[in-house]
Order: sequence, then C-alpha cells, then structure tokens
Amino acid sequence: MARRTGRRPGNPGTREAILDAARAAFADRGFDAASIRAIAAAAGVDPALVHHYFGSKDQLFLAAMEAPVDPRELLPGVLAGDPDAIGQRLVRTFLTVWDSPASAAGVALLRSAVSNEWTARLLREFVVTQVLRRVLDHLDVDPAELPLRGSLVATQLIGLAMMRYVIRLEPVASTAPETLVATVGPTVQRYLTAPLPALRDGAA
Amino acid sequence: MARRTGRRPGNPGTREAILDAARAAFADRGFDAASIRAIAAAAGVDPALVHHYFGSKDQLFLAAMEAPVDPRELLPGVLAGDPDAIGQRLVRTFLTVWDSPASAAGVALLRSAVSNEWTARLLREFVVTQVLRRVLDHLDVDPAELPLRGSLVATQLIGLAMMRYVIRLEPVASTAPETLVATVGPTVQRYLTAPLPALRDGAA
DNA sequence: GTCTATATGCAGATAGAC
DNA sequence: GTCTATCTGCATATAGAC
Repeated sequence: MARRTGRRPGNPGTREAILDAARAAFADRGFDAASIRAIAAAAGVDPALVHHYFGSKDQLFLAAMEAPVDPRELLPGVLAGDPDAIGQRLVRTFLTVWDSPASAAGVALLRSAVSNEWTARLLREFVVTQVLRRVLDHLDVDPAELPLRGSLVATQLIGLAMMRYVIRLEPVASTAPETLVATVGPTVQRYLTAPLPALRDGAA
Repeated sequence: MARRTGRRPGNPGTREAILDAARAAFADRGFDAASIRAIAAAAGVDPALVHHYFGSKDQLFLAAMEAPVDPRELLPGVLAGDPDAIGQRLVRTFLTVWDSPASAAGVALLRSAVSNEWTARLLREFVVTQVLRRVLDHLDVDPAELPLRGSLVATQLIGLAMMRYVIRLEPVASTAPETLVATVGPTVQRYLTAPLPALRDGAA
C-alpha cells in the first residue's frame, strides 16, 4: 500500500502541501490571479479543504508568507564589519535569500503588492520596519536624512528584485551574485552613507 | 442643450473617452484586474461599445498604450552635452515624463507586466529596444559590457518608478525631482560608464 | 477530514434589435 | 452607432452528506 508523492490519503502533510502549492501559485501569478482551485489541484486536494484549513484566501496568503526568512537573523551579519562595505554585504545577503527557495514568498509578495493594496501594505511594512529601519539605526548619519536614504535603497533593491526575479530581464536575471554585489553594492552604500547635499526638501 | 462632461449623447469623443478610461483603469488596477465593464462605466458607455471599437481587451490595452511618449523625441536631449552627466539628464527626463499625465500609460504597463506575461514582454521590449539600446549606442564603452550596463540601469529606473508611482513609498513618492536627479543620477551614470571589472561572467 | 453540490457574482465576448 | 440579452466560463465561499 505504497503512497505516491502527489496524493495524500490521510491528513499527514496536507496542510503543508497546500502551503507549498499556495506559495508557488502566489509567486507565479500574484495574489489576485492565483486561484484557490488551482492551488488545491496542485496540492492534490479538494478546493473545499483549503477553506477548511485556512478559512479565506487572505488568510491562506498570510500563512504562506509566514516564516520564510527572519531579517533579525540576517542583519547582524550585514551590520558587522567594515562600515564602508555595508552596501555590498546588504546586497550579498539580499541575493542569497532571493536566490534560495525562500524567494517564492518574496516574489509572491512583490507580484501581489503591485495589484493589491493590502498586500502592498504588507510589503511596505516589511521593507520599512523589518529591514530598512534596522539597518539605518546603525548608521552614523543625520537622522533627518534617514527616510530618504531608506527609500533610495528600496528603489534599488526592489528594482533589482523586480528585474531579476519577476520581469526576468536578461542578463541581470542570470548574472552571478558577486557581479551584482560589486556593481550595485556601491550604489546602496552611497545611498546609506554618502553626503546628500540636496536633501532637505525631500521629506514627505 | 449643453452637454455635461461625463456623458456622450452622440459619437463625438466616445472613442477617446474609452481610451482615457482604459488608461486610468489599467494604471489603477493592472491589465488583468481592470474590467471592460468598469472601463465602459467610467467612460459612460455600454460595455458592448468597447468591443465594437476595439475588438478585444488586448487590443484595447495596446491602443491605450500608444503614443503617450516617443523616446526618439526625448533622447537627443539626454545624449547631448557633458557625457559625465548623461545619468542625471536621463533621470531628469525620466521623472519629467513620469510626473506628467503621460505617466498613466507607464504605470499601467508596469502594473500589468508584473502579473501578465505578454504585457511583461511589451515592457521588456520598450525598455530594451526603445530606450536602453539608444542610450547605450552612444557610449564609448566595451560593447560586451552593454547588456549588463543596460540591465543595471533598468533595475534602478524601474525600481524608482515602482516605488514612486506604483507602491508609493514615502518619502520617495513625494520627493522633489531635482533631489532624485542629484541622488540617483550618479548611480545611473556609474552603471553606464564606470569601469566594471567583475563583469565578464555576467552574460546570460 | 474529505468531498459533492450549490449559491452568488463577475469576467470577456457575441448576436441581433433599433 | 448604440444597447439589450445572453452564452460560457471561472472565481470565492458555504452547507451539508459521508
């Protein structure tokens, strides 16, 4: 009575199978376009089961986004060491995470945030409060400049993620990580710490 | 018998009204989520009329994207002048276009490209063949480096557009254009012309 | 726990009356 | 040119049988 990979007779990994399929579907099509029916089909379960386990599509999305990566574990490695190379270490860590299987959650969040306001809020809050604020707090620059510096870093890193993992523009989609560390690392470093004279009008 | 703004009794600007409503809807919700029915309602016409004029949703999107801005008119101003300030002029021109009403088409294309493969192709082709290639052809750098240089510029500019016009992350969403010219201009300049030693493995 | 059946709604597209 | 009516399909969600 050997059981195959796709199907689940009992209840063993059903929940996990649904979550995996959901992450893949959300990453592939974004929140709105990913359907519970397709997720259920990919997981080899009935669509009604998805509702049974997670209640609604929103809650399924939240569950699928949870615990892919905790910035609090990664950021100490970024912040420690030569302060003039924080940008390169940040880009290297960023690419390591996004080049791993954990990237599905990131791509899903990014894809969804573009067409869906409440997922956009999730993205903003993650980027700002979980990542940027923690990095910026360790810098020795004028606090009034921090919001703009953080925004600029976000434009470069999210742009990199968009082009490399979502739009898949070549050659940046296939470029070796260290090449990107060497090229966009200095950009991030400049946004974080370089003097920004024409700054004061920048606040919202 | 004065006619109000919203409604159209005869056939005068019906087509244009539909196109305006379509641009706004596609910019607001992206290709997939924008519905012909909602576009028709916004334009004050019957949904069947939209099909009558444009045939299909795809063709409507193409018509709405057409002729917002022609890079061939703008790029000479970017390329002329000090070669060390091409990055700043490119960013300035970029922001001028995106801060104008013409940005609706850009936002629509960007929003749509994220969830929809054929609009992503449109975006890639526009960025690469209409903009980047024309800029890169005027640079005096190793031709083998051009694809990666172009990709890097795209990550920064598209990231900027995403954060400023789509995700609307503050403060970059409200920052004065000249502040951004002064801060991200040098980044673009570096990607275009600075020596990139660790480059050769970058080709797809 | 799992699945069938269904309620409800909105999508794109088309035929044909006026 | 414009609109009514309808076809077809897929979505989320729920009730309830087994």
